[in-house]
Amino acid sequence: MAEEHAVIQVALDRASPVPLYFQLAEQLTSAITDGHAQPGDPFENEVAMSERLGLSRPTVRRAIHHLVDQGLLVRKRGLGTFVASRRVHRRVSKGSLYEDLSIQGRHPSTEVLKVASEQYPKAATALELDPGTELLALRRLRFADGEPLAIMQNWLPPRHSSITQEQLEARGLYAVLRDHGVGSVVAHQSVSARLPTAEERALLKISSRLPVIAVSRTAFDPSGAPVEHAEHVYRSDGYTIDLVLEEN
Amino acid sequence: MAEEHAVIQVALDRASPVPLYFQLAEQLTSAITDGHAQPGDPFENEVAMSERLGLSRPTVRRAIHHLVDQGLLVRKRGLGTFVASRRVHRRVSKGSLYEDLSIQGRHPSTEVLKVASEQYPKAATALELDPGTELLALRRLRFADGEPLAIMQNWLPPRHSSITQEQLEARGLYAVLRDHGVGSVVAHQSVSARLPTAEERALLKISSRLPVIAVSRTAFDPSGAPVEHAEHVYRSDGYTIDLVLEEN
DNA sequence: AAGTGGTCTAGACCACTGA
DNA sequence: CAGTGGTCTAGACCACTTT
Repeated sequence: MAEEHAVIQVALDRASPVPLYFQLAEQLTSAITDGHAQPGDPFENEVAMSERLGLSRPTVRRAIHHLVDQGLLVRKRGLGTFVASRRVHRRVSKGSLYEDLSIQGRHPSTEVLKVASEQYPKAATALELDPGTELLALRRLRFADGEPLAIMQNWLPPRHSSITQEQLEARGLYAVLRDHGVGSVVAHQSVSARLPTAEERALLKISSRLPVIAVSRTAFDPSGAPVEHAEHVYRSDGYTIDLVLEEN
Repeated sequence: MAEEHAVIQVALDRASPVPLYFQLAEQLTSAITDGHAQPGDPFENEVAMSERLGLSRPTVRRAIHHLVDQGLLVRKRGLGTFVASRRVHRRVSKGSLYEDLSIQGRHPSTEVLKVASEQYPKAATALELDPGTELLALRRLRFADGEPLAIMQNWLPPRHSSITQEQLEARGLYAVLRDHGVGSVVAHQSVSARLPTAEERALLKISSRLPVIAVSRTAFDPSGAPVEHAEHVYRSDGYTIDLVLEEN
């Protein structure tokens, strides 16, 4: 007995340089995030989908696996593939950590306070440069519904000194970095809590009794080269991270 | 010209229920983490390895891809595969978040303070149970070199009430949960900072002026069923997370 | 028994890199 | 140019779950 399942319309372009499995994965992802397939719904099986789309089974499999990795689908041997519960959807790309404060349902905005060249021995050391190296220093203020939530300071090595305030305001730091050839990174991050400085109290509009969360991070590209050093200060009202654990 | 590369000895058991690609991936991982292959070293290419081991190229590819995902290897089209810089090795499994305080080089230990059945409406609600449900409550104290670092409180649904203090002391919470059939989970985690309560000051041996980091987390299995609710309190001296960003 | 996903093979062609 | 990884195919067999 064939279970009911949504038939997802897919348009493949074999002339495109984008791999077929990726084209398929993106369109399946859209179908789920757009709500055309609901959590718990059975998903079309591999064999049927490969016949319907004129693709080999491994290619379809690879696309589906992509969605499983992101938590959009759950596969059960002998049973089938199902759309996962919405809450186990993993946020891919930078959303999982960067700039991901507790902005659920609130309107986020960013004000760029400073884009300048300066020396900061601590960051230079973290970036494996001479302590006196001139770094590109960024200072931004993050808001939710107009209320200040975080002070974000970043230092980048000189090779990125062409970044401008306009680019940052339009696209965000990591979008700009991607244009500079920075793809995936691994970050080593340290979290601590302390009382705010006078300057932080003023910027975040908090009292001296309310602690802040201080995050210090250095990011490296896959070859191990340092990409950026960040020191962010958050209001202690809580910010949220979605994390995947126990890879298995 | 064939570049020098370490030839990694691999023993495959085709009779084993463990997939070949996984057997291979584990032995390649060991070779790197044991230092038989050093960061920057060129790695044997796919075709040569598949011929040497009598495996098909897709199977070898899958094993290598596994290591790339963990940041152990870096592949460069047209160039080859190389052992990654040590610092971009991702800690897989639970190490990436759970119980991963700043214990670098220090001796960790855990004291189990309580294993009991109790009601806690907040946790029960997070676990999607009736607020009056009896939950398994765990309370543990985490040390580094004998110094208290964190108070860890966890609540589990009744189906795990068979967990004992002996199991926890011997193997840790997530190792025990794995025996209960809990594999990978997705956690939604909220981080905030506040001043410690009197009880927290006593347990962590800190003054009332030193803030603590409060982490609240609920973990779900791949089907979306709640697995555990945790409320952990850390000393603010800083704890470290290693995170992977920008999946790409 | 039928249907599902999980693994594996043996090829093929292409895109990119460096000499 | 030769060598590398990236993609894709068309099958095969197995393990698991439900009917």
